[in-house]
Amino acid sequence: MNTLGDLERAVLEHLWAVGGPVTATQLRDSFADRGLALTTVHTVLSRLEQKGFVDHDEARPRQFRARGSREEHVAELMHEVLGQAGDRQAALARFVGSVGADEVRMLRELLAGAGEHPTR
Amino acid sequence: MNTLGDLERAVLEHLWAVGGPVTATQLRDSFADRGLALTTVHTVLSRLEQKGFVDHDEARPRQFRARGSREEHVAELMHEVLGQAGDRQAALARFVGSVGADEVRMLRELLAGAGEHPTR
DNA sequence: CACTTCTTCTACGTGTCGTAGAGAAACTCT
DNA sequence: AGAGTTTCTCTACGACACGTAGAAGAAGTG
Repeated sequence: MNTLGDLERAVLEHLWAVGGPVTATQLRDSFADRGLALTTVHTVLSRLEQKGFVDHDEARPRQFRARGSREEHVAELMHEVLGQAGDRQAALARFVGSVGADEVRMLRELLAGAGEHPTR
Repeated sequence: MNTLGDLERAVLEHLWAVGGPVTATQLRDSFADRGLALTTVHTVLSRLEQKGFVDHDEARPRQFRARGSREEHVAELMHEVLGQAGDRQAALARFVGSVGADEVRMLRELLAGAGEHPTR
């Protein structure tokens, strides 16, 4: 499972939040509280890119953006985690059993139409 | 999120698989292919203990066992991951949408009786 | 072309993890 | 109880990931 450092995660979150393309300079300014050097931002972006979370075009102030949404990422992670279970059913049972009532409702609705057109 | 190294994970998996208490020596022998020193096993066990995954009694050849089942752990991790989503519903939707047909069936059944007696 | 901005390459400090030795503590056997 | 064996704890070291950023080259701007 691909792990992320604190700063990496923060930057990725920001990219997810913004949605659109962002330059390294803009990113540095968004994280002004941390007083990061521009090169630091670049390093983090390269690492995120190597890990497949970020993309950039060839334009000259490089435009960086997240590949995929946060929700996609979360769903993917959930599958990865579930894959670690020996007994998927037991794991799912526990998961469902410990989910809030609101989320149970949510799941019921989602399941009503699920299974017809797999997203992946 | 508490991360585990390869050996740590392997040992924990083993403890989960065995179910019962195990001594460090037995563990070393179970991993004979790796040719680990007994002290290495001890170190890993201490670290797993610090992280809250393992427990041991005061008997003299110490008996180590996993705290909680693998499925419990997986369910917990799924919650942690889900907690990272900004939009839980969207994340759940994607998760459900990309789950296999068999698992969808499974979830439907689980949800039929869910919400009454929360596991945690 | 001179100046500024951006990008890449390289590096260092710190923390985690795999690995294990040294020495202390406890157990066993006679 | 004493000697020998096994187990446990403490300490350490190398590798690697990550936060951090400087130096130097590449590209853009006036």
